[in-house]
Amino acid sequence: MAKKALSPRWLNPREMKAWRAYIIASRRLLEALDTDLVGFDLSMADYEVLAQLSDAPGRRMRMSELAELAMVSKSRLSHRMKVMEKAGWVKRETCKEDKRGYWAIMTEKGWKAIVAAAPSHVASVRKRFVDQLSTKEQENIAAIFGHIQEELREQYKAED
Amino acid sequence: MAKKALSPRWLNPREMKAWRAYIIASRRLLEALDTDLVGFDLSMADYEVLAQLSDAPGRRMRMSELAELAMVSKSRLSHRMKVMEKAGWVKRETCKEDKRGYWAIMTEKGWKAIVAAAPSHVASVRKRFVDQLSTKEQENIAAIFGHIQEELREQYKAED
DNA sequence: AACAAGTATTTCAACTTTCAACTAAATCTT
DNA sequence: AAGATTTAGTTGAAAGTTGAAATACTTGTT
Repeated sequence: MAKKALSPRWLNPREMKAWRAYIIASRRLLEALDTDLVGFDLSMADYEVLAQLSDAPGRRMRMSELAELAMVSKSRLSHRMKVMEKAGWVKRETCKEDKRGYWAIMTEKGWKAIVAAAPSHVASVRKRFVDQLSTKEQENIAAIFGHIQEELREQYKAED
Repeated sequence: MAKKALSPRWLNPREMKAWRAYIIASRRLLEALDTDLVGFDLSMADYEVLAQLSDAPGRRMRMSELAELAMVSKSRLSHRMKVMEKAGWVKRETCKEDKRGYWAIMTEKGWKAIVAAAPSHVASVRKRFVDQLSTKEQENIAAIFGHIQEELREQYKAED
């Protein structure tokens, strides 16, 4: 549903500054974090998938659930899993309880891969983000973005 | 240069909360903003390219400069320009001063396309981000992300 | 029990982005 | 001024992403 905005309220300088700073810094930040992971043959997205999977009981999870938690589309997860399966980091097993479904299962090799990458990744996140913020700022960020996320959910519902 | 972190400092709950809130909200926010633009046949990245170009004197800019301002790779810009050229939004002209180079030029049709999209895009940015923040928070965000960006530049230099 | 409707996941085709190689022009070196 | 290097930009192939359609199973309804 495209929206009609007859008399748009443009951003004032303060608003513009906040938006530009956020969007530009974010792009560069994500880029840097991704680059920090290349030595481990991982992207942020793949890292997230493995991290979520490694946290699950038995290091196994249904595909759909994993997609949701790692915030990737099902189709994308399918493709990435195929790649990671080839790398020997995960495998898939049909689900006995619901034969439509599959379990995504982390292998020992996959566990080793994520354990190897994690310290470096956390160090990046620290160096490039978390450690740049004061305690107060960390709390602000958590509150602000928590709120934005919540609002996005509301808006999504409202747009039906 | 992969980094050795013998005794990693994991994120404490406050840090983790800030990081997760930021990263998750950001992903969803960017996704929503992109979705808001589909009705105009634009992605955020293409919008940015056109917006930068429309701001340039004579609505024309060298390809490299445009790539830099819009934060896309030269190769990507090349490809996108080909698409947008086909759509009649931009055209390219060889540069007389430096015959290696090209001018990216916004057409009247391209101008109309961005003028049509802008109010809606700004409204999205407002609704989903800027208007969710108090004046104080806008200033905080600008300061924090300005600092992060600066730090990323420093770190980049230091890593050479 | 049969059938419709729903769910989980993959596959396909179209499209986008990246990577590395390439062309052509400009600039630097000696 | 020849040769080497750098810069501007493009290209094609490979890799990645997406949404829709396909497949296979489950659940609910009558």
